[in-house]
Formats: sequence, structure tokens, C-alpha cells
Amino acid sequence: MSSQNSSETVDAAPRIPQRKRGRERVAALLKAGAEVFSEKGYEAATMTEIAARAGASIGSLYQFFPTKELLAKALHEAYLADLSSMLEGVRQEASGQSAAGMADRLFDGLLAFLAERPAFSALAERRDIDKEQKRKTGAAMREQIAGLLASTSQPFPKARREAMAAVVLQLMKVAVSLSSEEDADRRRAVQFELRQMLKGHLNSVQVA
Amino acid sequence: MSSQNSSETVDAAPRIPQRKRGRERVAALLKAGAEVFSEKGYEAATMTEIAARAGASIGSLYQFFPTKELLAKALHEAYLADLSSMLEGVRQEASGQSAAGMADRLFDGLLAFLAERPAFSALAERRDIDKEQKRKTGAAMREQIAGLLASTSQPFPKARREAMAAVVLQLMKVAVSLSSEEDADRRRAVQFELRQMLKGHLNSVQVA
DNA sequence: GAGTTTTGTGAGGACATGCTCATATAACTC
DNA sequence: GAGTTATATGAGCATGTCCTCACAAAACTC
Repeated sequence: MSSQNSSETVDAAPRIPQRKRGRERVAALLKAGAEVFSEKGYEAATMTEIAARAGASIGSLYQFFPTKELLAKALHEAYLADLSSMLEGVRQEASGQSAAGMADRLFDGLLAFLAERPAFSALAERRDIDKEQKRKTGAAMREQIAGLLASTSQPFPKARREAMAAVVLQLMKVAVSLSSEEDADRRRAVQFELRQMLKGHLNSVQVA
Repeated sequence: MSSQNSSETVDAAPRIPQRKRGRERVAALLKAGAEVFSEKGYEAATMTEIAARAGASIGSLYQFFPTKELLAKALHEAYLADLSSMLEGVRQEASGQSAAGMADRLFDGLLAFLAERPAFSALAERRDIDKEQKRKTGAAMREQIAGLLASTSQPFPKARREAMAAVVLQLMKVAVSLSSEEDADRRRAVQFELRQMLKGHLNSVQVA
């Protein structure tokens, strides 16, 4: 009886770090997790390797992150928050500009964001992600981007705003997936074309 | 002696079906594989489930496909061949048309292709794919698309032809990733925007 | 130092999955 | 029917991975 929890179905509550050492451990674990997730992908990443790379034992890892999925979730949520503030930064900085200028800032911001967080796509695309949560997150991001587009010097027709936001998202994903293109010349050429294409499209929709 | 192979290190040569029953089995196994791969993704798909869904035993499955990866590869290569003939079809049918018309045909062809092969993206994105092979496949596809663009009524400047082909390829990948978007309205809206955007861009480059 | 809390450890349990193999059955040839 | 080849079967092996647990060592409080 009793063993470790009193109420029912409280499977494995994570231990929240209280001391400095604990917080440093958690930071190291998150960092190692990000590395391994980005190198191997979510499924192929192993908890053993993550612990080893953080210089910790598996037991330590599991005290703070009782589940592989919870570790991924913690990282993912932190990244989403970063993403959101990056978008907010673009908004404050480029509000009132032309749509093309906004697109440039967005491109730059997102490329920088992803360059610093190579695990992002692996976490965003993992299969055991909560479906409803995924839907909500996507909706929130599209809404924020739509807000960006609306703060442009010459706003978009409401009817197409949502779709434009979704297109921007998709194009950003392409720009990112290009970062694994080995031929640097081609990578730059394609990123250039994508940027031009998006700016031209935004323009044409505004004019229409 | 002899059993089935003579030389050394021939780890598990696949058995090629000789009789009608064997060919039917292989067909059923491929079909079941496509189903499970598309539902669960490559890594989470299990050989046991594939065999069961094909109405075969695991042993049977492993006689024709000695490895999970070989099963995926067989499916993937068949799909790539289909894709290539689809592109060839577009070329024969739309050669001499405007770039916009070509883009429309391309989009239609690709959407139809994907609708019939829901496992394609799971197979194309699996991690244990051969890297050199991947590079070759990409190069071949870009070349074929460049040929398409060149057969247009008003061809592209040579300097940008390669980049344009790469852009088209990337946009096709977006369309692929969009096929998993659940909200059908949004999926259609985004596909519409992508189509318009590509057509506009092709146009502007031709004119320039 | 005694007592308490937090953090650390790693062997091993439980389980899933890719794959093998000895053996059986069907189909085809003569 | 005898002989041969192709196909079928599924128990079980090998392996890898998530996670647990009993206990140890710090670190902090008094």
C-alpha cells in the first residue's frame, strides 16, 4: 500500500529543482535533450544518451523528467514561447512598414530562431504529441502572424488573412528545411527566390 | 548443402516471387505496408502489424522483404517512379503552354499523386534513408522539373532555371506536408495561395 | 553532529520489436 | 507417386529502450 503516492493515478510527479545544483542539472539535461533530439529525431533519441551527454545518470534524468515525452514537451513549450516573443519583437519593430519589409524581418527572425534551436522541427513534428494541443498551437501562431500582417501599412483583405498567415508559416518551414541543403550556393539561391516569391505574393494580394 | 546461397556475407537475400501466389502475397504485403506506414509513420510501424494486415505470417513477410527498411525502400522507389512518370505526363500534355498553365498541371498532378499514396511523405522523410541516394534523387527531380520549365512557351533565363526548378521542388514538398493538414478548408485555401504565388513568381521571372 | 531534504546512482525489470530458423505444406515437373 | 522447388508458419532469440527502485551521498537546518 501507499508506496509513493496517496491519491489515484498520479503516475510519476516530476521533482522540481530547489537548489542551485538541481537547476543546473535541469538546464544541462534540457540542453543535452535538445542536442540529441535534433541529431537523431524524437523517436530515435534515447534517454540513456541524453543522460550521458548531460553528465548525469538515468536516474537523475528521470527524477526531473519522468518521461521522455515530458522532456520533449518541456523543451517544445519553451521554444514556442521564444517563438512567440520573436514574433512580438518583429511586430513592434516593423509595425506600419510595407508587407515586403515585414516579410523580410520575418524571414530573418525565423531563420535566426531556428538556427539557434535545431531541435525545434524534431519536437514540433513528433508523433506522440497531443493532438488538441497541436491544433491550438497552430491556431495561436497563425493568429499572431495574421496580426503581424494586419499591422502592415496596407493591410490585407480579411478573407485571405488567415490563409496568408498559413502560407507564411509554410514558407518559413521550407526556408528552414533548406538549411540542411549541402550545396551552399543552391541554398542561398533558393532562399532568395522564396523571399522574392513571398514578397511578390504579399504585394499582389494587397493591391488586389 | 547449398540451401539457398553460395557466396559469403549475403545477409538475407530477398526471395523473388515465382508463382502467382507469391506475387499476390507480395502485392498484399506492399499494400499493407503502405497502410501501416501512412497511419503510424515509418518508425512506429511494426512488421508484425504489417504481416497481420496482409493476412500473412511474419515469416512470409521476411521471406520477401528481409528487412523493414527494404520494404520501405521498395515502396518508396515504386512511388518515385510513379512520380517521375507523372512529371513526364505533364510535360507531354503541357509542353508549349505558359508557365502558369504548367504550374497548374503540376499542382493538379501532384495532389492526385499524393491522394493516392498517403504513405509517400512518411517514406520520403524516414531517417534511415541512404544519404547519397537521397542526393541523387533530388538532383534527378530538379533536372526533370527544369526540363519542364524549359519546354514552356516562353522559357526561363538559363541563369535562374536551376533555382526555379529547386523552388518548384520545395513548393511540392510543402504540398506534401500539407496533405496531413486536417482542416480541409484551410488546406484548400493554403494550396490555392501556394498555386497563385508560384504562378505569379514564374511569370515575373519570365518577364524580367 | 543529528536530522531532514534534495539530489544522485546504476543495476535490472518489463516490455516491445526486428528478425531467424526448423519445419511443414502447397504447387509444379517428370 | 517421387522428387524438387516455392511458399508458409510462428515460437522464440537477441536486442534495445523506457522506466523503477532501493539505496547512497550531498547540502541544508538546527
